[in-house]
Amino acid sequence: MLARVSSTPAFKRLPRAVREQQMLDAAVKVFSRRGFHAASMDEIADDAGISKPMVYAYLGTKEELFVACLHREGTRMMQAIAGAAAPDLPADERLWRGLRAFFGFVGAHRDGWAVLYRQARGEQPFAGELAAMRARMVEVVAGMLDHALRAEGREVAEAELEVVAYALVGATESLADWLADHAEADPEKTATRMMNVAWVGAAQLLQGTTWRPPAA
Amino acid sequence: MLARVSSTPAFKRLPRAVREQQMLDAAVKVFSRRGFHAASMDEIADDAGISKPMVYAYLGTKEELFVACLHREGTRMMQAIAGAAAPDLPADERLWRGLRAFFGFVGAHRDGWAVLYRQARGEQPFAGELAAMRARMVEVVAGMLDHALRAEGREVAEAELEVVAYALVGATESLADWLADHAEADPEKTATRMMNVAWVGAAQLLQGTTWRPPAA
DNA sequence: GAGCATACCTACTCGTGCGTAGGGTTACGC
DNA sequence: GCGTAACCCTACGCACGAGTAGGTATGCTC
Repeated sequence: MLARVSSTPAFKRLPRAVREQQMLDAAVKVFSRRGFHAASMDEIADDAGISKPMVYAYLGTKEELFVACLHREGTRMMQAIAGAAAPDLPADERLWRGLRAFFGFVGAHRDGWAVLYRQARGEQPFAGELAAMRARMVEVVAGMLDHALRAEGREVAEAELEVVAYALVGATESLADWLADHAEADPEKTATRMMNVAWVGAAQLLQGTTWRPPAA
Repeated sequence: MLARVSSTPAFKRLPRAVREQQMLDAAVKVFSRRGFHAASMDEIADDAGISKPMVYAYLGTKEELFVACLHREGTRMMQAIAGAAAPDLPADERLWRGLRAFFGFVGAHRDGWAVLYRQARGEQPFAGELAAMRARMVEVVAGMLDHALRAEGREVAEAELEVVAYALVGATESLADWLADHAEADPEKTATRMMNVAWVGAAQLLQGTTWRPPAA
């Protein structure tokens, strides 16, 4: 029953704030490797170098823990992007910096990205949270496009704009996935490629050239 | 202990092939609603109007069952696309028909799409299967772009082409997700929008206009 | 240095859900 | 009409993992 003879405790006592971050680190790692359901609280606790009840005491149930991961990683990503893309720059410059920051983040936080996009998406309880974040990004991209077009005296229906923005965000996520899976890939180069597809392609399109389905 | 008084069996005896399809239908439905882990074999069996041991007898373990779902839905989708996009058509026509068939399929099989993309992606055991399918699509799209460009006398490095194709496939999946979530959305219209982004945008880009990162 | 909050543990309970044992009934060939 | 194979069931065993009970040690305040 006696836990440990009171001589030299093998573990260090650390302040709550520190342990919480360690736990989140471990949780993100394990969730991203195993997936939400397959991950066990025991493994997470173990990986954090702590016992399970501590995790429950600090971060709550498994679902709450996952949400906390989602929140931390999502906030970090958003901050990385927002910090890079100052709103007073011209649209193409903003887009470029935003993309570079984004791919940089994904390259440096592959685990976080996996949690965010590969896991959260499949599990109902969290899909909403994710969708909201994505909606914000679509809005930002649509805003950029709109701004750039107005500057050239053109105007496009909002719905149309949003769909294009949606497609661009999807393309970006897709390349991010690719990046996360290829350790040797260069974030900067990937960002350049995406910039090509997004800026040159979409701007061209919205400037006037339109494809229409054949009569048949 | 006696199962049922031998008078009128409440269930029909059906040949294996039929029951298997019913089970798969139920499995796709339940997996897409709950996710792989949260789905229970009991619920699937129940939904199929059959008892659990039958599912094990015909389709094997839960993992095997999921793979079977993946296989059926994936094959159906590929066939729908391949059947529409005959290889002797011009590239833009092929792309258009392929996209229309794809979005038509997603619109008609929202459950299947959810299983395929939202679930399979998160769970390690199936991610590979999915990645292979996606790789085939990327290859096809890259082939189309390449063909169209050669016809106009231009040539592009294969790696570059593949990344663009990857982005386009990602954009398409993204719109498919959007379509699956919006019951009121029109597949045909969505296909037209994607066609705009893909054909006009990408072709334009690959024809010469290129964006390059600023010196800073 | 007594009291109290905080950090931390081991060792459970208990539900849930996969997979199976063991057996019953209908159709079909011969 | 009789075996035998194909269908189909109810009712479990059993492992795994979420969450908790109950207790110990350490540092900080006064």
